[in-house]
Amino acid sequence: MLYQETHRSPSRPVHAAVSSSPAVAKQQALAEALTAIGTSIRCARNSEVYGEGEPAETVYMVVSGAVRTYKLLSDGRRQIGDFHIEGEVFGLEAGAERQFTAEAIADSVVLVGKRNALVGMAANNAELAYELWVHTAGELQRAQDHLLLLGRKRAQERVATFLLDMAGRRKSDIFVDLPMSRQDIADYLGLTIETVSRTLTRLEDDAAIEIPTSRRIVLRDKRALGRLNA
Amino acid sequence: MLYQETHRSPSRPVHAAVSSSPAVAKQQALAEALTAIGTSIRCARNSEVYGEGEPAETVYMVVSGAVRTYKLLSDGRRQIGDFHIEGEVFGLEAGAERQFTAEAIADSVVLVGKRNALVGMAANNAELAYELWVHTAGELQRAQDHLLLLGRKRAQERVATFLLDMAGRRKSDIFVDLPMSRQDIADYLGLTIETVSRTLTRLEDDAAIEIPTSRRIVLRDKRALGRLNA
DNA sequence: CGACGGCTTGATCCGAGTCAATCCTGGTGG
DNA sequence: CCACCAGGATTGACTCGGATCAAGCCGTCG
Repeated sequence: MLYQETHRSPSRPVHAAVSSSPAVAKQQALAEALTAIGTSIRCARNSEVYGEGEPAETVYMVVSGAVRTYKLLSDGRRQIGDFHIEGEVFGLEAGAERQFTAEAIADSVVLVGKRNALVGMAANNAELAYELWVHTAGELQRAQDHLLLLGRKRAQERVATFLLDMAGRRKSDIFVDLPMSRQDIADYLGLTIETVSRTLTRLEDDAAIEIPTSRRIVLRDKRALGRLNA
Repeated sequence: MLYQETHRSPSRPVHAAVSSSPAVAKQQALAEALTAIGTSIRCARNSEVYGEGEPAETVYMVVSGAVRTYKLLSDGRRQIGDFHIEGEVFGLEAGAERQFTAEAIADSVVLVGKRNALVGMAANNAELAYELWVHTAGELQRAQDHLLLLGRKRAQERVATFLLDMAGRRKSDIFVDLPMSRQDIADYLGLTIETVSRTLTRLEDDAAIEIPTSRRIVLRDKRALGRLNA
C-alpha cells in the first residue's frame, strides 16, 4: 500500500497540485515526516553512507554538512550524480538496490529513516504521498538537465551552470561556499581538476567571479555567467 | 488524490513489491490502463509530439515506430534524453511543464491519454499507482546511467553501451534494427555524427559487430562489447 | 617551522571535433 | 529497367579543447 487518499481533506487538493506546482517544491511534509521517524547519525568526512548495490531500505536527509552520490567505472573513473546539502532528502529509491554510492563530503549529520515507514505514513497522508512522487520527479529533472550539460556544454559553460546552480540552492545568491573539493566538482562536471581550476581562474580574470578563498566564490556578474548557459 | 489503497486486495502486496522487484519492471497495468483510456494518433516522421515548456497534461505510449526526446541549447546544440520504442510509455511528468521536446523518429502511432485520467485510475488501483512510481524511478535510473556515459566514457565505450542497450530492449538480442539516424545517435551519446560513424567502422574492423546496412547492426561479439563498458 | 594535501599553473599531447570530399542507397521518373 | 538524384553515411586531413604530465604554490595543522 503505497498511497492512500484520506477523507480528512488534505490542506491542498492534490489534483490541483499536480498541474500547478513546480516540479521541485518545498517538500515540507516529506522533511517533517522524515524528522518524525528518523534518527540522526554522524558521518565523518569521506565516510560512506551507503554503497552501490546494497539494499535500498532507508531514506536520508542532510541535517548539516553535505553528501555526494557517485558511480565508478572499473578503472576508477568517477561520475558524481549529485550533491546534497542541508535540508535535502537523498537516497529515496523505488528499486531494490542502490544505484549510487553516497559519501559525506564533510563531517555531517544526517537523518535516517526506513523507507517502508515513510511509505506507510504516505498511505494516509496525501500530501506526503504527493511529495514522495515530486521528489523523485525533481531528481529526474535535475539529472536530465545534467545530461545536457555533460553531453553538450563546454567547460566554461559547465562551470558557470554549476556556480549558478549552487548559488540558487542557498539563501545568499551571490556568495557561494563550496563544501566540496575541486576533484568533486570535476567529477560532477565531467572535467578534470586542472580544467576546473583554470576555468575558475579565467572567470575571475574576466571579472565574472571572485575567489577570495578556494572554497568561497563570489558571483560578481551573474548576467555574464547566465550568458554562458542557454 | 494521487493514490489510494484499496481493500480489495491487490494481486501482489505493494509493500513487498517495493523491496523485491527490479526498478524497471514490466508495467503491465500501466500499459493496459493507457490502452483503456487513450486514443491513438498518427505522427509523421520528424513531427513534434509535444514541445519543451508546454503544459504536461498528457501521457503517451508508443504503439509502433519510435520517439526521441531532447533539449536544445540556444545555438542549436542538441542533447537527446532518450529514445522510446514500441510498447514504451513516455511523457509522464509530475511537474506542470514539459522538460523535453518529443518527436517521432519514424512514422509512428502513439496512444495519448490524459494524465489526470491515469492518476484518477491509480486512486483505486494500487498496482497501477505503484507502476506510475516505478516508471518515473526507471526513467531516473536510465538518466543516471547515462550521466556516467556522458561524463566519463570514451567514444568507443559510449557506442558499445548504446548497442548493448538497444539490443537489450528488443526480443532479438543480436540483431539490432536502429530506427534513428547517425545524427540522433550522436546527439544521444554526446558525440558527432562522424565520430559515431568512425567508431562503428572501427568496431566492425575489430570483428565485434557487422553492419549489413547502416540501420542494422549485428552484434558478433557481445563479450568484447561488454568489456568496453564497466 | 615543516610537511602534507589541495589547488594552481605551465608545457605538451591526444581524442574527438571540424571541415571537406566522396560514397552509398533507396526512391523517382523517363 | 535503368539513369539520376538527394539525403544520409563514410572517410580523410587537419584543428583544437580539454586531458595529461609535471612542477610549484599556498594554507592549515601538528
